[in-house]
Amino acid sequence: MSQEGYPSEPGTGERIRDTAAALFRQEGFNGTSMQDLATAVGITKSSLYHHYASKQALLADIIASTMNLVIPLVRETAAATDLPVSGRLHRSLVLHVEESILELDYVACFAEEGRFLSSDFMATHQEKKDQYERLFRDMIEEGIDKGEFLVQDSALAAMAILGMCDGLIRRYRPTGDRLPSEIATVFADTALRGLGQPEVDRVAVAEVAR
Amino acid sequence: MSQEGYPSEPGTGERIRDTAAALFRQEGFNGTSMQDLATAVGITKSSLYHHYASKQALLADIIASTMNLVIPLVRETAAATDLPVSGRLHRSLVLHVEESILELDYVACFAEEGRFLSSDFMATHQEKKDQYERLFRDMIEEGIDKGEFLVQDSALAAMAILGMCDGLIRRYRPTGDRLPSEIATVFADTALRGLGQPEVDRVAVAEVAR
DNA sequence: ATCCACCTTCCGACCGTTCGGTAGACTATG
DNA sequence: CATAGTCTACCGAACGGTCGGAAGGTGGAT
Repeated sequence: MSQEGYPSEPGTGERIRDTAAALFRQEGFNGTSMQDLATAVGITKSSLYHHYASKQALLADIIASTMNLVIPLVRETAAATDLPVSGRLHRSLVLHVEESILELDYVACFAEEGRFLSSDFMATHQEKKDQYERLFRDMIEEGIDKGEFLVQDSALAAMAILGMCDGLIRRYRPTGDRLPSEIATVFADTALRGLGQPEVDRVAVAEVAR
Repeated sequence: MSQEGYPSEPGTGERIRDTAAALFRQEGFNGTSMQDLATAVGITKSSLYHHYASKQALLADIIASTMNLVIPLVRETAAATDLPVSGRLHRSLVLHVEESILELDYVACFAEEGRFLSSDFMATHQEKKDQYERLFRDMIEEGIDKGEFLVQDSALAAMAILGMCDGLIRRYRPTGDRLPSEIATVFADTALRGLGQPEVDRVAVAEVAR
């Protein structure tokens, strides 16, 4: 019997999910067949249905698990309302980008393939997605209200910044010469400057970063 | 015989291309069947093959026509090397975003669905895409070298800015309350500030804007 | 007579999904 | 200790349907 040890090999269900996330990112949800997936995992197509009720359910699980991982992370950061909003936003962006690079396949599925969910799964997905993006938009709005940013249209600004992060996910190819945390910091700096904070407030940022 | 008149109704080939671009953007290339397309156009599936040799050729044509429209536009702007690079980059971004909003379906296909081209079409596509993106990256690099920007990594900066534009294309939904040119200006301003130009140089920008 | 734009018909391949069945491991009962 | 029941994980085969695409015909305009 397996010892439930920490570095034990992952179960088949997890391997299916990981492989599916990778394939969905590379080939797209509609460009990946269940046969493709089964072959990549090393089992038969029909065996997939022992672990997941449908292709849709598989995608939904990938996306939901990504959200459940990343929403609490940002929510906690965004909720520290005693700190300056620019610092909280910066920290949230760093977390988001770091997690995006670390779990590239999963975050890419959330960002790019979520729109292919059928209507029964779409409701939950849209809700969580709105919830997550509102965390960022609310911070931007607060920053505008408090006069910390130059931009005026929070919807447009959120579109720009979240789009920037989406773009990274799509274009990023792992190379050894840059740490995820470095990239995340550069991106967050760029975003904050873009909002109109003339120079990134290092004190405020450091304060939030624990 | 048709007079080649300006407001004459478009030929079937064009209608197919326009409809396909819209469907490919909304449902994805692999999520759109030739039957879907034929129904939307109002002809039979087989009739499509009278105008296009294959589904791949159709997508390739959509993408190529987008590039042939937008590359000269930006190339001309980027080539005015007597003007400050920040102004040229700003102007190029405005053009890119404006065109993206005006030809949303086509630009979206270029940005999102190009990766589904088969290898025979991919070579040409990748070349043009690289060529286009290099226009922006070279300007960013030049700005860094001349000390106009704070950022240091041109590859990362290009990823951020082009990703921002991609994000707009994906997230933008037409609403009456903002003109494309307004949105484009806000985006270009945000991008330039993000690069570290402390305040957008209105003189330089106006100079380039004809 | 030719050609174009469109049609009907059809094809083999592949799609997501279901079903019936099997091998092995665990558990409870005697 | 044997045995019967149950569970998990997997498989081969097949389902109805749809896919991209080919072949060949029809009717109108030139």
